[in-house]
Amino acid sequence: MIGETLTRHLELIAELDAADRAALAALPGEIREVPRGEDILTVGEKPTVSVVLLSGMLQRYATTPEGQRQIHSFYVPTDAPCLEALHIDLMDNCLCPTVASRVGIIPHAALYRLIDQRPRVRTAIWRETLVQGAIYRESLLRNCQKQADARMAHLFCEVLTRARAAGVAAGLRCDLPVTQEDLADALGMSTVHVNRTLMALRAEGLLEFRGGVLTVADWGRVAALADFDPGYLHLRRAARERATAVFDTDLERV
Amino acid sequence: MIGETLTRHLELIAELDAADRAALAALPGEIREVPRGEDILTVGEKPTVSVVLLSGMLQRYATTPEGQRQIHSFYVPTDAPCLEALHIDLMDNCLCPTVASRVGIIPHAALYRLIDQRPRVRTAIWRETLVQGAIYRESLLRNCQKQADARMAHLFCEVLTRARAAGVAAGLRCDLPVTQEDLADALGMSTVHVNRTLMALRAEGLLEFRGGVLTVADWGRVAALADFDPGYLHLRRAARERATAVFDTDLERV
DNA sequence: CGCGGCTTTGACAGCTGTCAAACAGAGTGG
DNA sequence: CCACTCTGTTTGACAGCTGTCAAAGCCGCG
Repeated sequence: MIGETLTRHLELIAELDAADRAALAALPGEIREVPRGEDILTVGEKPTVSVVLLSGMLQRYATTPEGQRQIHSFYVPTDAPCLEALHIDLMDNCLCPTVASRVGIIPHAALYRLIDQRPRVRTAIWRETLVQGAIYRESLLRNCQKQADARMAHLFCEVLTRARAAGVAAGLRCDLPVTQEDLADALGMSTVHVNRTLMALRAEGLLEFRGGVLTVADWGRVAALADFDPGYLHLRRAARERATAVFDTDLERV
Repeated sequence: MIGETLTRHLELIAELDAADRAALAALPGEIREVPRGEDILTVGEKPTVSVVLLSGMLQRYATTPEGQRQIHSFYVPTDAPCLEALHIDLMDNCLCPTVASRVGIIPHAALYRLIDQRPRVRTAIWRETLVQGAIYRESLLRNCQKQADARMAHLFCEVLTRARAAGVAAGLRCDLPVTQEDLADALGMSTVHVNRTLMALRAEGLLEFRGGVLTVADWGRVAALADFDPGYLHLRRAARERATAVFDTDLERV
């Protein structure tokens, strides 16, 4: 289960062959249920495992001594945060669930062995860590250069696109089990302002975000407002088409 | 020259042996002088080379269709931006000098051969790309959670620390040949506000930034204001000590 | 039914952006 | 050597987006 999920995740952005898939499937790992708020990996510790999200949602964050929190990104099921921990000695951020989640824990030792024997898997994992970097760069652009509504729309577009690519969304709807406070900490705005922006987007008929579920009502307008271009996700053809097929059906319905 | 510089850069964060160094030194490459404003690598293109900065300063940036620019980071001499291009098909950002600069251009083909033969170099390069990711995460925290003065102080602390680690700074002073507009685009604030913040920091006796040279007058107070902790740079012992030796001499002088 | 977490509102302050113009310094050409 | 240009810096005035503080409303859950 863990290996298959990781395979699926890597194949979003890299090409693997049957032997690679078999090797990945053979990865050992332990499945854990983690409640909201409990850190899976904590700042300052030496990581010895990597993580695959099976269900729920994870976030990665850092805090300032004053208690402010910056969420770097949200992870949807099948995502594998912290692959970069393979070559980092000390965590400079924390990983924890936004809701009770089921995660697969893979010991680094097994991963080292795997990437030693399967160069293509190694390249895929390396590439995965680079795509995360690209996502951070885009987050910087989003959070620093866009104003509230576009900023929020962009985050929603990204999460929905990644969820669709991963096959865990239903049309223009996907789970996003986070609080408005979580959104605020990801977007670098106050909770109050998140709430107002959310209501404005809803009033405009662009999208809904209720009960931890995101529903985009008008993809075209939301993407335009966000100025969203999924290129930075570096998805392979198949995954990209799965994620953007929405454009067509959306247009057809209009 | 190019290979030696890359070696020096990689050794800031990873361990190499004599054979690794020799292989790196043997890397082919071309030296180019690039004027301010001319892109070395552009968004949308397929990268076929990596870059080492020999002198001057580079920046990496992305723009919105409305023309807003986000600078992701500045590179000091010996830095090697775009190592991640090795496993990314299309650039999602641009790399260009902030002042006329001298860069070394290394063809990817040679790098592929190198990392194929020298696992330790491969790991070092991988790690380098991960440290860049950590820097992006920290930028996100800085730009989204700190206010103007602390934000600017943090960027200055980072640049100075990296310059010291790289051995291209003189005490608490280093080159930072960028305009206030560049700073604004890196920090996500307006040029006017950058100017005001800069003057406030200067008036407080914390630091000077004139003529493309940054001089920190009181490291202790600047670092405290910025809440700067260099851990996220993941420097190795020697480099870290070189970069933070400033604390001691600074304290002695007080 | 009461509690606790999350969302929604209102009032108000202020940090930061925008627009415009003055100023300074370096390089250029006459 | 002096205008002149151009880029970058500095100021001023003013608007407004966004944060803060506080309280009320909602909703699931024990």
